[in-house]
Amino acid sequence: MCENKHFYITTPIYYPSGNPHIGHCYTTAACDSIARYKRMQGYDVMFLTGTDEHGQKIEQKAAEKGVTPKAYVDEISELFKGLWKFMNISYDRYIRTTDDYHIESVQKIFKELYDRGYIYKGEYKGKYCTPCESFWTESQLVDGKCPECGREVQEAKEEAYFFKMSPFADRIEKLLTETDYLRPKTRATELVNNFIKPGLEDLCVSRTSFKWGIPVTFDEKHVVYVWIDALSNYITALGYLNGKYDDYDRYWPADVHMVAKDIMRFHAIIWPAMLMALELPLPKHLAVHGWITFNGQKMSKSLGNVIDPFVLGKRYGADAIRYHILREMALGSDSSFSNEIMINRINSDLANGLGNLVSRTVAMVEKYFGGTLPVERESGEFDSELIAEATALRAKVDEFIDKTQLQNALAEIFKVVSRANKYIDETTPWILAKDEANRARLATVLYNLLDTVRIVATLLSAFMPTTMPAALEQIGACEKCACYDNADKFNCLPPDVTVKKGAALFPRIDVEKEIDELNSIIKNNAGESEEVKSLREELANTAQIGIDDFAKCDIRVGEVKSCEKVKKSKKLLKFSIFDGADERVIVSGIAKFYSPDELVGKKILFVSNLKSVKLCGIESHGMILSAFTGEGENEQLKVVIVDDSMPAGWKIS
RNA sequence: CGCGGGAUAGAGCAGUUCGGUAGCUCGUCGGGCUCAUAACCCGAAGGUCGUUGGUUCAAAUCCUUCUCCCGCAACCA
Repeated sequence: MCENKHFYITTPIYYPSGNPHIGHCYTTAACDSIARYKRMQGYDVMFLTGTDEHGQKIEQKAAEKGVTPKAYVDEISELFKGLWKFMNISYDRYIRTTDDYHIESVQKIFKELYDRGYIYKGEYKGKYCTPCESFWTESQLVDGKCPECGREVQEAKEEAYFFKMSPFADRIEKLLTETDYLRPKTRATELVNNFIKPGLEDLCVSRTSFKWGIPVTFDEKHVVYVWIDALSNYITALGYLNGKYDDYDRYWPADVHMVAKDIMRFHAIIWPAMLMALELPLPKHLAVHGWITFNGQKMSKSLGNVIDPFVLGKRYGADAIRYHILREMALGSDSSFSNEIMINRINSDLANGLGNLVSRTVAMVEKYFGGTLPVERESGEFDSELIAEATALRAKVDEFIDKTQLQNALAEIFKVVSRANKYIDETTPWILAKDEANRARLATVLYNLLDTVRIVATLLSAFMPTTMPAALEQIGACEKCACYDNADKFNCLPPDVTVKKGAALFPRIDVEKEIDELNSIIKNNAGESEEVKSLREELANTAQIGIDDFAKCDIRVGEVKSCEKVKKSKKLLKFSIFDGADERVIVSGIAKFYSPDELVGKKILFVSNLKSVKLCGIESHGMILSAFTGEGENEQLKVVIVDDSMPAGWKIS
C-alpha cells in the first residue's frame, strides 16, 4: 500500500554544548514513534536528526577543555548517537553541520540568497572590546564591561551580512494564522504580535568575531551565523545543492518539524522566510512541545536536576522511559517530571495494565489448554463490545498520530487494555475452566483476549519498539498477522494459536525503594559534588586582575531612602540612594527577589562611578551590589546589606 | 494600561467552540475475584468549576470587576 507516499520528519539538530538529557529524548522519541508508525502504514519515511556543531559557544567550550572544536563536537555527537542507540531510535539519517556536504550546501545557499538580493552587507552595531577583538551584545556584557577581560567596551560597528525578512512578513503572518502549520496554533498570536506586527527586522547572518563556522565563500573573513547554517540542515540532509544525497525531490517539503518551545520562533518565522527567499515549498507542520520540568523546575545542571536518561533506562528499560515521557507530555504545555510520577505511571499502565494482561492471558492458555487453543468456538455475552473497541482503535490512533498528539494516541490504546482486563472479569474464565462443557466458550474468551493484545501490541510497537515484539511473541503472533493492515481486523491469529510464556514485560517497581535509590544517585552524581566541581573550575578560570583594575571601581556605602516598582517592567526597581552627599536614582533588576519596601532604610553597597544609563526611560546612576547564583528559573539573589553603623559615602577598598 | 495563555475533587488534566445531570487518570476508603506482575473488577467519599456583578427558565461555558499564576516581548549596569 501507499507506494508513492513519502513522509519526512525531523528533530531539531541539537547543540552539543552539553550532554544529551531527557528533554532531547522526548523530541527524539516522539519523532521516532511517528516515523515508525508511518513506516508501518507503508509510507516511505525519512527520519532525520543530528547536531548543530558550530558557533562561538562551542569554540569556547573546546578551548576550556583544551581541545580543538572539532574534537570536542566529535566526542559529544557520539554521546548523542549512543543515547539514540540505547533508546532504540530508528533515525534514517544523522546530520552534523560539520559534514562536508552540509558546508558545501550552506555556502551555496548563502550565495544564492546574496545573488537574489535577500542578503546584503551592512553594519552590525554593538559593544567592542579592542584588546579581545570581540563584539558583544548589550546583554552579554558583565557590569557593562567585556565579559572576557572586564575592560571597558566601546560603541562600535562591525561589518556583517543581513538577511531581508520584511518582504515575507505578510506571507508568514498568513502561514501562522490561517494555516495548520503551527501546532498548537494558540502560539501564533504571540508570534504575530511580538515580531511581525512591529515589523520584521533584518537578520544578522554572518559574523567576523569568531572563526568556528562555515566561511562565506565570497568574503572569507565572515562565517555564516547560526540561522542559515543550522536551519538549512533540513534540506541539505536531503542533498539540496550538494552531491552527497539525491533525496530532495522525494521528501521535501517536510511533513513534520518537531521542536521545543524555545526554538519555535526560529522555525515559525526565520525558516519559512528563508524558504520563501529560495522559492522552495514550505514544510507542512511545525509541532511545538513544552519542556520537561523536574519537580516543577526547569532542567538545569547547576541545580543537579539533570536526569540521566541512561540511568533511568538501565533501571526500567528504554521503552518504559519512552512511554512515560510520551504519555505525560501534551503538545504545547510543559510536563512535570518526577521520579514518583514516572514510577507510578510505569506501574499502573505498563506493569499492572498491559504487562499483567499479557501475563494472565498467556498463563490461562497454558494452564487450561497446555499452551495451544482448540479450534472450537462459542461466542457469548461481552464479546462484541470488546471486539468493537479493539477493531475501532486503529482509526483513532491514526488520527492522533496525524495530529502529532501522541499522548492522546497512547491514552486510546490503553483504554482498550483496560477494556480487556474488564472482559476477563466479566467472562470469568477460571469458572468456565471448571466444567469441560465450557471448553469452546473458554477457548473463545482466551482467543478474543489474545487477538486484542495482538492489535494493541501492534499499534504500540511504534512507541515501544523493544518490548512489543516480545509481547507479540508471547501471544504466538507471527510477523504477518501482527501487522498494521490487520490492526483493524479481528480473528487474525491462527485459531489454534500457541502461546509462549516469557519474562514479565514490565516488572512492577517498588516505589519507595526506587525513589530512595534514585534520590541518592542524583545526590551523588549531579548534586553537591558536581556543583562544587563547576564552582571550583569557575574560580580557577576567572581571569586575574591587578589592583589598578579594581581601583577603577568606586564602591561605596549607600542608604536606601525609597524604592518603587518601575511600571512598565517586571524586573526593575527604582531606588533612591543616599550616597553621603546627595540622593541618586539607581535602577536595579531585582524586582523578582525583593518587594519595594523590603530594602528601605537598609545600608547597601553600590558602584558610584558607573556610566549612567536609561532603563525603561529612567536614568540610573550606579549599580547596587548583590550576590547571586544559578541562572534563569533557578537564579537566587541577595542584595549585599551591610552593618547599619557604616555611614553612607564611605568607600570600599 | 505591551501581547497572549491559564485558575475545575488531595495531585495531574478534559469539558468552555455551539449554555442544559461536572468528567477522566492517579491517590484514599469499602466491597468482589483468585487467571495474573500483592496485579484485576465493582462501588463510595471528595468540587460553592479563582473573585465580583450581570444576561438567562438554566452559566464551568456568554458579558463584566478584581486577584493570582505562566509564557512571549521589553529589560537585568
